[in-house]
Order: sequence, then structure tokens, then C-alpha cells
Amino acid sequence: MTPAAGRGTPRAAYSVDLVLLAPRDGALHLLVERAGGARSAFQLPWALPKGVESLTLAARSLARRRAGAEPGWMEQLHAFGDPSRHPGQTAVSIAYVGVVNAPAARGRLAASAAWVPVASAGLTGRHATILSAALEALRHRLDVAPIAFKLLPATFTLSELQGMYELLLGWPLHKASFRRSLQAAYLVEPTDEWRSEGRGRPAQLYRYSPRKRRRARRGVRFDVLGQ
Amino acid sequence: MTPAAGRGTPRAAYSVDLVLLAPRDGALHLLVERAGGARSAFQLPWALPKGVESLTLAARSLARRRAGAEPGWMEQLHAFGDPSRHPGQTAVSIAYVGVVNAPAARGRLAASAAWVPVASAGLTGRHATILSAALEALRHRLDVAPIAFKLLPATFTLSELQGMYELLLGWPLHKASFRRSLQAAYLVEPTDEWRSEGRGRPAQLYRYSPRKRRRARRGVRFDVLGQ
DNA sequence: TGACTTTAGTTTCAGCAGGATACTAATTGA
DNA sequence: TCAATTAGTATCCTGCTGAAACTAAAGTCA
Repeated sequence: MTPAAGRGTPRAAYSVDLVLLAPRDGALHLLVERAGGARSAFQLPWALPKGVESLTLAARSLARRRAGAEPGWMEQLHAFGDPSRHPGQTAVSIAYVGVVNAPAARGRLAASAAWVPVASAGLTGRHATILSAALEALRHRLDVAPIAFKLLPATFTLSELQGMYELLLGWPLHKASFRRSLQAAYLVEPTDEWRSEGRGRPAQLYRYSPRKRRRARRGVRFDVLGQ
Repeated sequence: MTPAAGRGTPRAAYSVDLVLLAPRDGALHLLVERAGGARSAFQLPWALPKGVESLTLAARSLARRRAGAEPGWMEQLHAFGDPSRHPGQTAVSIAYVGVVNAPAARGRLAASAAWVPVASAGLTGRHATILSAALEALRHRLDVAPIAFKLLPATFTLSELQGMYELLLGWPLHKASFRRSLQAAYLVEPTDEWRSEGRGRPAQLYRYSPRKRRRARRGVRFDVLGQ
């Protein structure tokens, strides 16, 4: 393949693109930017990192500038380099996924930015690919990183915690199993406080306080799906 | 942060760096390049992809050029952008992990390349980070991608398959459990052939033939390790 | 007051997955 | 013929998980 093949030379080598999610009104919302042009209604926030700035720092500062909030959790997702369209015509997008909690998501947005429900984001091209990969990765990382905890206040009820997991996963969980495995993981400790939320029995408040554990050495899972 | 901060401007925006692994003599080997300079004995194969060449294609062609073989499995690992040292002084390394099977690893290497046991690779700087991340990722992908199968010939015994898993994981597996869960996964089917390998009972030969399955929707795992 | 609703939290049961152990089967070699 | 070696299976036990049903504590409404 020659360098000049395809749709012309890219304007920049790579960009950092950001999937920033937040819970709002019981639904998962995505931070988007209103595109000036006509092509697509929304796009993901992205930037061209300058010089030797580290990728992680570039992504965090992008989140700060656009959402006006510090992500409670953030990780690199993947580098997307296939020549599908990108608004900045960069050859490669290094994508990051992050979350901000509900109070932080009510902070000062950049003028061009907005929170929209993920379902109605309507992205196209490379950004559509990035979003679906991000949601998939988020569900997997949920097992292994305290993402849901970072989206809740310092103390919370177990129903709130389960609700946050269900919101991020997109499907309901079994109450008894959820609490059993939570207890076995030594991730939370109860406080002395209880919260009465209108009708129903008051719920005890818990605090995130993980104890260190060793990772167990498991057998093979064979979750290969075939072909 | 100013663009000129730190250790000077990088020579190129990003490189594609490759962790290519192969089983040889019962140990996992790594494809390395002998560095011309004095700094480090070995480095990972890497290249500066040109123009709009897709990342995946760049990585595959790098594998072909250096190992003289087509990887049986290959995936993008991560983009490493922290300013630890890289032989090409690139700002970002987009790393790929792949495997080639034993016969292919006996093929024609590039003059500068060599297979060395992973334990004695002795990489430094960013390449050392990449290698350990690659081995960790390989172990996780093993559950979900038919990597071990791609390292075996078309027909194989179940002991060979288990041995390959153990080689890639780095720890022993339980025989009965391995076979039970393999059977439950509908990934292999027996052939009519048996192989007698010196002493001991002959083993039946199997063929990789996965049936399509739906991914099960599981509960939450809480594998968070704490802090 | 007392029944009903709502939410929190627990218990009990059944099924299944996975590890340990020990067993049977089939071959080579002494 | 018997030991050694490797393949493959059976049996048992434990622990995880989901379903269902239960108790507990609050509000609501007649």
C-alpha cells in the first residue's frame, strides 16, 4: 500500500477522543459536542495532544475542559485506526472512557458541549464505533474496577449501589446474589446511619472501604463464542 | 504544560510495536530484535506506519516482515504514551500482541530478529512495560479467543491442548475440570484417529469446530482488589 | 386502629461448576 | 507378567448462584 492511497493524507497523526458518561435522571448520559458542520449532529469530544504530554493527562484535561468536572474513573479504551471517518481527519484515535458522578455532571459545561442520553447520541463514523466499544468495555471493567462506587456519594444504600450497577450494565441484577457476593468481596462497610426515603423500610448506609485481596487463580472459562 | 517540556520533541508521533509469541521446546518465546546501539540487548520489533495504512494491517505486515510468518491470532493491546524510553523516541506506541505456531516460528526470520524465551528477554523502558502488559492481556484473552487452538495443528490430543493452555497461562490446570468445561463449551469434536506417543495409552485426536453460542448474561463479579 | 403497600433485608432450597481424589483403560518396556 | 506411563472417567464435596418465599420497618388510607 502506498502512502498516498485512499482518502488523502490525514491532518494530524492522532487525536485523543473521549467517551465520558454520567448518570442523570435514571439514564446513562454521554458528553457530546455540537458539531459546527452539517455532517453529523453530535461528535465525541476530542483533542490533539501537544508535544510529550502523556496520553492519560491529555484525556483528563480534555474531560476537565469540556465537562468542567474531574472523572471519577477513566481508562484508555483502544486505539482506532481503521480509515473510517473522523471529524478531525486524524489517522488514529486513542479513545478513553470515563465516568463523572451526577453532581459533577451538573457543573459548568463548555459552551459547545452537552449531556445527551447514550441511546440518542446519534454518532457516525469512527465515533459510533468508539461509543459502542466503550459501553462494552465499561461493562467488563465494572467487574474489576470500582466504577459504580465512584459514581455514588461517600455513603449510599445497597439498593442505590445495585441500581448504579444496573444502570451501567443495562440489565437487572438479582438482589440476594448481589448482596452475598458484595459481602464476600469485603468492599463495603456499614455505617451507623439509616435513610428513610418516603415509604418503605429505611435502608442502612454503607461506605466504600475495600480490603486488599489476592487475585484467585482460576481455571479456563472457554467463553469463545464460535467462528 | 508547554509543548517543549520534558525530554525534547519526539522523532515521530507514533509507532506500532509488536509482542509476538511462539511455543518452542515447551517454553514461550518472544520475537526480539538485536539493537544496534549499546543501551539494551534486545528490543521489540516496531515500525512507523505510513500514511493511512490501517493499524491492524501495519502490525500484521510487521509480523510478516520480521518473523516470516502469519500470526495465528493477533490483537491490539494498548497505546502506551507515558514518557518512558522508546528506541525510536516516539511519543506513543500502539502495541499489538500476537502468536505464531511452532512450525511457523521455524520459518525465515529477518536478519536482525530472534526468538528468545520470554523470561530472558531483558527489555527495558517502554518495551518492558509493553511485554508484561501483553502477557497479562494474553492470559485474559485466552478465555475468550481461540488462541491456544491456533497454536496447534488441525488435529490434536486433549493433553496437547491443555499443555498449550498451561504454557500460555504459566500455571498448571486440573485435567478433569479442563475436559468437563471444554465439553460443555462445544468447541471440539473427536476424530476417528488415535495417536500412540511411545509409552502410555494412545490419545484420541480432536478437531477445533466451535458451535455458535449466545453469551450468557452473568451477575456481577466484584473482582476489585482494593485500593 | 388496622389492613394494605412499599421498600429493605434474610433465609432456604435446588442446581450447577469446579477441585481433589481415586479409579479404569491401554500401551511400552523390562 | 508386571511395573511404569499416559489417557480418560467417576465419585464426592464444596461453594456460588438464582428463584422464591420469607421477615422487618416504614408510610398510606379507610
